[in-house]
Amino acid sequence: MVGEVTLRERKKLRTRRALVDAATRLFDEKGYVETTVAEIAAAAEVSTKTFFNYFPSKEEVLFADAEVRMRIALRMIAEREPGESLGDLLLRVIDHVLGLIRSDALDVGMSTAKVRMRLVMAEPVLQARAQQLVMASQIDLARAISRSYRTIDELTAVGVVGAFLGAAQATVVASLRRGDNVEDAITASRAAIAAALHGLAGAVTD
Amino acid sequence: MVGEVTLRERKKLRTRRALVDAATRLFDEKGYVETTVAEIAAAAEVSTKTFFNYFPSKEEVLFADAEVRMRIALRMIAEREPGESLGDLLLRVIDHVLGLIRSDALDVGMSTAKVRMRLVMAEPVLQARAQQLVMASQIDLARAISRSYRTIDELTAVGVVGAFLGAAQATVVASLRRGDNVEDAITASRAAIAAALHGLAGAVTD
DNA sequence: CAGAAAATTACAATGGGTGTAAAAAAGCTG
DNA sequence: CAGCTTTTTTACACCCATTGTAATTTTCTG
Repeated sequence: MVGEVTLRERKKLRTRRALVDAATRLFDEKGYVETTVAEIAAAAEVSTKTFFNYFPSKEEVLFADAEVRMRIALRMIAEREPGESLGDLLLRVIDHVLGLIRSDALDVGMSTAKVRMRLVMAEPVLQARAQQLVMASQIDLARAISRSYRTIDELTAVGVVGAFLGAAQATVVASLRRGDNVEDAITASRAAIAAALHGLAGAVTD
Repeated sequence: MVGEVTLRERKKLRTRRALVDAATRLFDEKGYVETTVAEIAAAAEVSTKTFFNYFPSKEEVLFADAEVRMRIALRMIAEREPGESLGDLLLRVIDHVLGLIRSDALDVGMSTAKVRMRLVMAEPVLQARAQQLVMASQIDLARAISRSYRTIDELTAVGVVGAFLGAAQATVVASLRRGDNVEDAITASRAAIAAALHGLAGAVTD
């Protein structure tokens, strides 16, 4: 009765993965808009309705592992070394998450991370959803931070996190959009974060 | 032939405004999701298809004046006092835009800005679209900045803008979400920007 | 006023998403 | 294993956003 991995659960996981894989492959081959949910379901050998039993919308199938990353980030914050400054901590967290993305480590199946990155960049709907996720994560991160650092209230934490992620996100997007590869984009992003860390005040007069 | 304000143009403007007004009113009364495009069109006395001739999607009708604000911001950057630091300039721009939002000054008709703010906060789709607009604006702003300040390249500018707007946006959202009124949210947002300005590095150790 | 150009319309179709109730699969109990 | 319960899947029917097309109306111009 304990630690059971019932047949049901295994089947559900398999179906879920089949849907994610089929979707990613089809999106990659024919494009996001051109692929219909019906096709994804067919490729995964389930009914269309079943797709929506697993994912609330067509987009969501692409963000299946985002929450995993978020959980990791939250844990890093909760378990930080006492004495580590907020700046250092955030830098560490962002680095780690970027590393995960880059290395595909979390990937459900094959190397879908690059495909997803490309798709998210290309499709406005997906980009919007991604940004929404980032925003949601900011609030969670801020809460975790203000729990970890007693001296900082949640709203301030939100501001700090927003600045960091804002810099990181904007830089990544801009960099990718102008044709840089993922590595370069991440490098640029780190530079932007470092800049934010040291303050934007003095930044540039004529 | 010159400077004509043709009947056609006047009519188009009137139709456009009728659509925006009808949409805002209906969204306010019955909620965004519950209102159908058909109803909006009917209220504005045009066909459904005509709605889509004016706005590419249901959401867009709510962001009708976003580009106006953006144009103003871009102009402020282009026409800055030589010698003004980037930090000061951005602070000034953000203040001004927030002021516009707060004062409803740009509003097409009645005082729809608050309604819109509430709707955007409440509806995930709208929030996503708003963030997308912010992201797009960041890239434009960055371009304007790197044209105005020769010493700063576009990617760096994107990072700086991203940090500022990221802090501002996250704070506003978090503040509103916890029930603050618009004034308080804006105040909090300004504080966050100031913090980002002075650098997040030293920020908080145990 | 006639005819060109632009805008609006009706109409039909596609596809995402939801609700419902029936059928199929899996788990449980004796 | 037989029968019963719960979960999952399915078929089906529906709503609505969005798009394309072609006909119709309105505005403009000479």
